[in-house]
Amino acid sequence: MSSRPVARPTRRGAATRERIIEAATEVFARRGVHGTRVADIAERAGVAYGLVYHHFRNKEEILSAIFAERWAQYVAYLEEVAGMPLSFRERMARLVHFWVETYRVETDLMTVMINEITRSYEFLESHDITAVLVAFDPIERIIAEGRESGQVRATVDARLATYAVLGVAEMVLTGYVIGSLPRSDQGAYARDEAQLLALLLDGLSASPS
Amino acid sequence: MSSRPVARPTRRGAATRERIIEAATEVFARRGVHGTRVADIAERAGVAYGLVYHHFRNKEEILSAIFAERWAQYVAYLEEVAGMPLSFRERMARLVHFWVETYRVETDLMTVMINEITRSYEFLESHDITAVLVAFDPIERIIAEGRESGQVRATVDARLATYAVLGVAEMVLTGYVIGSLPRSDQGAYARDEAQLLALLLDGLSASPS
Amino acid sequence: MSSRPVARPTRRGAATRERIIEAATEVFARRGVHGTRVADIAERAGVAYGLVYHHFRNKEEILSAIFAERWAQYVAYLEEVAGMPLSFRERMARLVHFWVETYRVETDLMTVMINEITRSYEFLESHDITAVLVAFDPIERIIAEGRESGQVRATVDARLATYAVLGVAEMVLTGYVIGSLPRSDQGAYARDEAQLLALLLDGLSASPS
Amino acid sequence: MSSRPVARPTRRGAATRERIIEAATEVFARRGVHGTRVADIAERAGVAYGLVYHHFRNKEEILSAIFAERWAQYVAYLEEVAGMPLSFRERMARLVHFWVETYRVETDLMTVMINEITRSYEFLESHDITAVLVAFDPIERIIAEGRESGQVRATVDARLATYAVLGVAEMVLTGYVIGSLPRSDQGAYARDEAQLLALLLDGLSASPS
DNA sequence: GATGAATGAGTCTTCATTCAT
DNA sequence: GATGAATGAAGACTCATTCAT
Repeated sequence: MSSRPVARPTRRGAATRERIIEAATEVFARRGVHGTRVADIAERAGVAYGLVYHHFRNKEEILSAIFAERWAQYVAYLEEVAGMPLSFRERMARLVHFWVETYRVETDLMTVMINEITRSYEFLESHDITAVLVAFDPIERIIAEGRESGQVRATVDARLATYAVLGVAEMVLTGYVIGSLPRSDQGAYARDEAQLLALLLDGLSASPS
Repeated sequence: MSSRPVARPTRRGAATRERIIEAATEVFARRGVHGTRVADIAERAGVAYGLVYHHFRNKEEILSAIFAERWAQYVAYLEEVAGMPLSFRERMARLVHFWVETYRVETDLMTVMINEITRSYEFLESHDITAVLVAFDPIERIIAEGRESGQVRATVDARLATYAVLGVAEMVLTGYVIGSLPRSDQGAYARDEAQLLALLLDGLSASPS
Repeated sequence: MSSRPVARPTRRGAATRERIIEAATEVFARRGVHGTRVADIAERAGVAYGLVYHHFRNKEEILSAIFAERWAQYVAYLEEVAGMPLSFRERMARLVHFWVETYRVETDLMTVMINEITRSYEFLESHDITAVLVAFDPIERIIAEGRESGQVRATVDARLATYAVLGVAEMVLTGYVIGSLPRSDQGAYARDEAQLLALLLDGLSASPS
Repeated sequence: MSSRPVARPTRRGAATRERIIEAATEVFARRGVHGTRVADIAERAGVAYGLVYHHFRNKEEILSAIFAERWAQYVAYLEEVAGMPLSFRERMARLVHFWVETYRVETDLMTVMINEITRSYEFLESHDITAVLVAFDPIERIIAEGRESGQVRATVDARLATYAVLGVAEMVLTGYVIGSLPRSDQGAYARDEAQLLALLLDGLSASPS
């Protein structure tokens, strides 16, 4: 019908919008987008549910907003690492630390990004999948450059390896979230980082084959 | 009330039940459990939706059935590999081949198991999470045994490594499903298997650190 | 999403559908389509409102069904009159009688057809206006033929006259509905018919100009 | 509570109020009162929707204002014609010209008056129907006087004839609005006026019966 | 066993209206 | 006066589930 701008020019409006996004991130992480009612989001945000529709056209648009505003930051960091004048090992160390650290600090956001964005047919179908996959690019670049500089084995398929690296990160973080990989002290995370780095760089074998 | 027999051991009944499970696997894979209507499953199975309730108490029970009947097979194979008198390398090769092969052949089933069982708060909350995590055990055992026999680096944390291994498998298979890792010819899968095996065993680095 | 056929193969289903249409006709006549809640229709039909959606995709589709199933009958009668080997005067008498009689007997249906179909921008925009205007054709034909046979003044614009004739019918019937033209006894309707026929044939003037 | 002044007699205030009324007339004509949102009116008027409530207590009050301010003018003209020392024929000519002309110039206003005032149960129920029907009076008077002076057939029922006259006017104008009676040049309207006048005065028949 | 009509709780979404700024 | 953020009642629509046939 008519095109409501789905407002937000004022400071208060922007703040409310932000609160809704944060609330949505929390509940999406717990119950998934499908399992979340708009009323849950509103309640968590402490606003009337009608207000959600003042800021977003519908539930999916909130997810899109989370994606639009957070994914770019995520990719930006990956790109930053890819652009640093560091050794391949150093770069991987940064990435591993970043993943572990981010998951610890922004668990809900990472959960949503993984489950509702990266994994969701629904999301991927209604959005430009390219926008999601740009996160893979800097990592592929890091690996490809490492290969060119001789730091990565020459036979490595950079693209496939990228999936492997991201898979490792995702599953371990999922273990944290689900609680099947419980980590109570700070040191545990540091040890995990070392472990993961070693795994990614040197694999499991005691001696190269 | 809740003592309706639900499933019947008739020949036809069993076949219908199986068709419903297969249909559910397909649509669950496409739209997720939440996004799937019982009518979708019935339509896909070519039966009236009311009939679904002759065989299953409700929608979730279909998912539970998929889990109960398929997960056990999956774990059984992992256990079989863990019990084979093979080298660590050989065992890992079997696993990698199994994952790639299974995903190729039973894409929907793997998708459902990953997205709706392994990842789902809902499922994990209403079921014994232990039943899910048993799939991790044989792999952890393979790694631990490999470490004991000196085939795996002594410093490897078997549990964390298990997550890493499964993460690699899952993400690559997700790439297949989403189509972002397109593989048209048979050889591509074989090459991927070799790549993944090398990555898991030897890591990315050109030289061990 | 998936295309629910919006059922009705069984006898009971068809009967229910019919009851819903009749109930909708009543409430649409009283409150208009916009002012009617699906729950009102269901209540009037004595069914759960969910059932309405078993038979119709939405509220508008009920109106479309009323139109589709009733308008054709209405036009069919007009066509019948147009096809009768009668004088112009006789034909007009039949039409006037038909309008008055139908309105008396099927007040709600006529009200809905006039207010929600003939007059509604919403309806006319979402349907083929031609399907509505076919009701004008037989009348225009009657007038044109009357003109050719010398029974209607040669200067009459058949199309414009058709609008005038239908306007007379509609407004008088509206007066009946609104109650501003109260008619309690049978004779009143008969007198009105005579009046209207005289008006349409001879106009208001005491002497032709 | 309900004693908010609502309207303010400031210069700017009055202008805004007028703009809102004009905007409302336009959108009411397109979508009907029910189908119109206050936000639509405000948007069309180029003001914030909250401002509408500075001038009107609610949406219906805008319609009431349209009625109050325009209907009186309309009736006033009819009364003026009824009071003119003219022949019946002349008076009818004035009326027909007025209707055609007004509809041409103020299409939206006429549409709203016909559909949302004259026809609306809602409106007629919440207002004094008498206030609406006063528009019928001068016409009835014109006809009655014509009859007394011998210019109108003695057998004519003035009240019924009034409905017929207004029905003719309304339907033809509806044809203009809907576009099913397209009139591109000025002459067409003039010809229609002549046609309608002849129809009303002399009817369709070639010879009086 | 099989069908699909029927039910109604659960949600999404709209939008009139209020009110702080 | 003017704005648009905020509220929440109202209603449309979906769909899991029951049950008569």
